[in-house]
Amino acid sequence: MPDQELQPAAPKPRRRQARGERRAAQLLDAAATVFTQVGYAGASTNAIAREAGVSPGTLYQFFPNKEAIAVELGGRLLEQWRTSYGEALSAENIRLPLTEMVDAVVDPLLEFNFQNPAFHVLMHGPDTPGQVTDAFEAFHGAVLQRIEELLALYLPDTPRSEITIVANTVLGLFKAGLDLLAVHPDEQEAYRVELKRVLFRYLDPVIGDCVLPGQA
Amino acid sequence: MPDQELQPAAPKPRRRQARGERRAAQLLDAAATVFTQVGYAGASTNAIAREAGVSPGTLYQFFPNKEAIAVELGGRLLEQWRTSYGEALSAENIRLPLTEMVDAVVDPLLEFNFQNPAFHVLMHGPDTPGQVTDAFEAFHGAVLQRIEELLALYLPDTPRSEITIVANTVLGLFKAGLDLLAVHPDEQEAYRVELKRVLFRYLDPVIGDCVLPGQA
DNA sequence: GCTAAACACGAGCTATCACTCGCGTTTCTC
DNA sequence: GAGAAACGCGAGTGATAGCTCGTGTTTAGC
Repeated sequence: MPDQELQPAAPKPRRRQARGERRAAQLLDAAATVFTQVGYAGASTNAIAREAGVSPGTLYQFFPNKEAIAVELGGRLLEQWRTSYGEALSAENIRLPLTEMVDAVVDPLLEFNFQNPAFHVLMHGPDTPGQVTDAFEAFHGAVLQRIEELLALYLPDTPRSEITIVANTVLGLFKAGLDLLAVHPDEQEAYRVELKRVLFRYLDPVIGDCVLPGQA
Repeated sequence: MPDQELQPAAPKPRRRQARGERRAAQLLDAAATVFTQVGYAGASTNAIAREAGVSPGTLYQFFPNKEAIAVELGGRLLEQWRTSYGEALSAENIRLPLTEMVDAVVDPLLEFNFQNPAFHVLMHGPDTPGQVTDAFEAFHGAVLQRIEELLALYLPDTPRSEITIVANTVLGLFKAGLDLLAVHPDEQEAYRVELKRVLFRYLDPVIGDCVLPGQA
């Protein structure tokens, strides 16, 4: 067999029609709904198809298996995150006073998680398939790095290992706030304020009285 | 049928031998191990039996179904909690300064959760059976009430609704710390310190400068 | 309009898992 | 030591869930 096709497996010579594109998106929406209701393992493919109003066979015309659904949904969520809220952690906020910086970072992140509950489910579910977990972990690492860079600007003399710990803690506190908001849906405002209070009080002694590079 | 036995269903006229008692405990241990590894839904009864070194049939000689295993394990964990660490939140700590109080409360709680990882899995798993969830929620409420009472002693003039929010936040922060410790097992000390720092800084402005009832 | 391919269906196949059953072994009670 | 009951086994059963397949319908390109 000399010089065969080197692509490991001709991926998919399939031209999708507009109708198919719609169906696929519709199925991903249905999957997101079912996943948030019963988790990944608890979601049966038949239930997802039913939620989308199609037959099981149709589902498998667009996704080779259940895992692929989670993978594509995870990818879609991550991309949505990056295009919509990836700026929340950008450097533009670092010149703000701590109170406003916490506002500027926390609010968009809460907004995203509130509007995409499947994000949280897939990210923290114990039964999420490995490929999705890997993607989310890469994302987690990227977010962490952004936080570290931000902190490093305020704390140029602090060893990186300590900054890493603070960054992980900050992210953990944010997740705790997310959980509190999810558990107390009728007191969102109160717990949103409380989350910001926690972050402010934790960070204020660390970076509150630092002089930023570009300030007087 | 006049005046039949009123017990809804003769519960269990079964005398267990010492060997059986050992087997049951051994099966619960195995279940705790498997649950922590793959969660409740992911744990097959055959896997639990295998982990315990017995046959599936033997398992069902001691537990009527899979749910009963989780229920008994949950009960055992809650009882273990109450007898071993229920004192950690007792009123004896409230006269300590905040730093030491945080130590006195956090350390035993971390210790328990560290030695009983199944506790966390069953308490937060999305697939835990309802009966177990209910028991844990009752427990959660009891712990919350203890925290509220403790806070109320420091803050007699604060409305109860606000105290509830602070108590929930404190508990959420503790859970976040637990997660961080679980994710970074090689830096336990650092994150333990960080958790205490978070709690101290959050609570210090609230109760730091209060005059306790029995103090000068 | 005609053909091929994409889309859609839903009954059914297969593997897995909670759980059972018949039978053999150990332990208790007398 | 004999009978009963608890213990123990593991192949087997029924249900469920992931996935397939044969067939029919809609769309794209000519």
